[in-house]
Amino acid sequence: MHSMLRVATWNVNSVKARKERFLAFLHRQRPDIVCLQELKGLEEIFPLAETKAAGYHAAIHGQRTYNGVALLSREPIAQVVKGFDDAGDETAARFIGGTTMGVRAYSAYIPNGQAVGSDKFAYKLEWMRRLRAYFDARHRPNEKILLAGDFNVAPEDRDVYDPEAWRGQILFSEPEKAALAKICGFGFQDTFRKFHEEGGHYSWWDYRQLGFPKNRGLRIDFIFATAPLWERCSAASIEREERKGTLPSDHAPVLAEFDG
DNA sequence: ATGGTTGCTTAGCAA
Repeated sequence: MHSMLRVATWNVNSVKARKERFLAFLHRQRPDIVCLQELKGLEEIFPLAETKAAGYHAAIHGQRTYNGVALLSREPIAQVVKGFDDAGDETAARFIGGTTMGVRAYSAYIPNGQAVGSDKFAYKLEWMRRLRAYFDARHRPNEKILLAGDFNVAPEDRDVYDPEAWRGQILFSEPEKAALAKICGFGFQDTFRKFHEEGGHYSWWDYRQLGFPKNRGLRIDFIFATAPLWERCSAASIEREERKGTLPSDHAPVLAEFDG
């Protein structure tokens, strides 16, 4: 691994709609590895020329209208995987991985689930089960692995602006929290919580009902790292500024830094 | 200011 590794994850909610903001973010923050979610388009809508000019290699798993994930890196990306390759449903482009800059990195967009008890909720839990199974089958927790993305689950009360109102609801139900804990049980730790213990830090705010101005948010975007990386994590942040201004994504980017 | 989303695709869905 390199002497310093800066990693970012961001659900951009359409890379086409967010193109200028996203490129400005790349130039301002200069992350080494970037995990993107909700591209909402095929690879042809991704600003490949601009990201290449900014110094990035890219691996894209696109999809028309929905989903879509990408991995960017300052160095070439090897052994790219798209989807779980486990005989389950692969119609949704929600998972991409690659080896770059001395680590194995994955960008994941966990299904939203819509409502507890719905068909989409069952799909979400099954997708999360498959995510854990993927790591059990392909990796060991002593490898340097990053798993970053929009998990659509807030793990604890301190990650929710009004936990009593949200308790049992979608994004904050017990089965979802258990499924996320199971994924982390592989050996992933939350880089943000290494440095920030208190509540009030969120990564997503609903566009509706003045969610952001009222800071009615949830922390559902994470950069998880296995122990060999987590131990070297030296900083983590949520870039709340990116949620401000004209036509932002409903998610803020999350950053983490690792010392080599 | 007594309200109040956005994006994709084109009226309705997803988040």
